[in-house]
Amino acid sequence: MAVKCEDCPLRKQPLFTPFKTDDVRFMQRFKVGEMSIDAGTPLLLEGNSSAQLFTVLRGMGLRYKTLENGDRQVINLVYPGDFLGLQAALMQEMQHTVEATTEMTLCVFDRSAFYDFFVSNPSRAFDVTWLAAVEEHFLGASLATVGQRDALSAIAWAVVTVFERAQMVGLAKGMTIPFPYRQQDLADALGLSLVHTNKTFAKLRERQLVSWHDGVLVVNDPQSLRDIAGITESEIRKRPLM
Amino acid sequence: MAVKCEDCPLRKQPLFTPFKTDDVRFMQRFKVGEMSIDAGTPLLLEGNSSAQLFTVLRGMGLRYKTLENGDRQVINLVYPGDFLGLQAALMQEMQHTVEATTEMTLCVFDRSAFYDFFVSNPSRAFDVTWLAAVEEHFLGASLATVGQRDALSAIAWAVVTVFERAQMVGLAKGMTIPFPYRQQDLADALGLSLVHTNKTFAKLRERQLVSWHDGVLVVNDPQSLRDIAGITESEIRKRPLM
DNA sequence: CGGTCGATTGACACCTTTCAATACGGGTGG
DNA sequence: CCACCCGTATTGAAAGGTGTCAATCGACCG
Repeated sequence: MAVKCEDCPLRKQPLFTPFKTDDVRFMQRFKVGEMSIDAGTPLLLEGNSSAQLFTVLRGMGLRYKTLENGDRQVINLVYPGDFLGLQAALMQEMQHTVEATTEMTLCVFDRSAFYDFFVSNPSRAFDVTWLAAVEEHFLGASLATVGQRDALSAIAWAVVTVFERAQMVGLAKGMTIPFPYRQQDLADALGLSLVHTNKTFAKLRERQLVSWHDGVLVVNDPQSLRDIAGITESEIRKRPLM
Repeated sequence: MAVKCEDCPLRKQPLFTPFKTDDVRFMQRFKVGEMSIDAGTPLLLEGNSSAQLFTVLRGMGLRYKTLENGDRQVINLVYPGDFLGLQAALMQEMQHTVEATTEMTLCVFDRSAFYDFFVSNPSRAFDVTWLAAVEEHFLGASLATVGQRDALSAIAWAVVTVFERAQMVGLAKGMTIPFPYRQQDLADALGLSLVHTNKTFAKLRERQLVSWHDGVLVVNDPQSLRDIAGITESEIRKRPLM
């Protein structure tokens, strides 16, 4: 049975800006269904268009681009509350692939209603733009990491950022968060080789700052990690939930 | 004397999606003035908010973030037609600095009218979102370059992309485009050191693929550069003009 | 003419990649 | 039940791309 927007467990998470009662009803009308996909399944394919828009209700995933030579750049990690398919709705096609890393449940919205959206609810239209701006901000931060930080501080940055993000959507239990990715995924996100990612992460582990086993990440010393990364303020920005 | 939107020279450039007559009038009403700034001047400052939004009418610039340790990541280059200040209008403050590299002329819009914008003109609101999505796409492409390409193909990618972008806004004269940046700017955009950028660019020059002197870039062999960069399709996307 | 800024080069250190091999757990077929 | 295979994590060693340090050069400027 599909979750009603009214009962959406995400709305109360601190990452998201408050919902107006009207907006809840509006989104409920816009929501055409719910969908589950298995771990490892692609949801949106680079170069394809999509008839739907999605909001992640449960589960985690990856966005990535594939280069001509086969190299892969992970654009970012996909968490509950993320709104997927906006690019395909605006430009003709997706510029990257979105793939489920764990089993995933998604709210489905009809793309053909997307423009009406702007006409009938300016407030929500504004929120969509806000979302795009938040995404842009985060990509800028990632670019700065990949471009300027060395491997140790890049990994420290990633750990801290992922941890804060998970906290904001209620996935953290104390200092522990789910992190169902492979080291190769982290390497491809930071522009590092798998081997070097492994060895560099091991340094942080040896210093007792963080550990990572069986899809679970434990952050023992966030402040030291921030120091290593040279982080002054959080990259996480509040955002609307669609 | 300020340029009337009706007479805007940018509108006819191939980069931009067609304007509806109504939109021209609407933007004219929204435009509160014009502004010129000198080369080397910051326009929007990281961490600050802004009471205005701008569209670049003439001139070129840079967006960049500064890290705690002083390193600088150039987010992208600013060309005529770019819409600036959206982040500050949506989130509380700018996440990066925008600086004029050449003398620059800007159309000025009042930020306080920005929300009304969404209420009174859904079509233009949609366009703002489109713009944000285009920006996001480009940042993803940049991230892939910085993360996955080696120095030679990264620089080749930058040259080709910059060249195509300049062509699309009518700045190219044959194979020549204005490129008023320093090698340090290019280095900071690609996450490379100045010295290595210089030596690597020299390789492309020795192969007669490109030259760059006195703020002018000459692209002799775009196809070879694309091959080196491993570019399959252009990163440039048509976009609305604000 | 001294001073500054950007481009260019050479030498060298070192961070990161690549190549290879081992280890470990889960799944599968005999 | 066990041998075998596969994906992932881990390590060691060597090669190589990139960064850092330093010095030179040319153009511009007060």
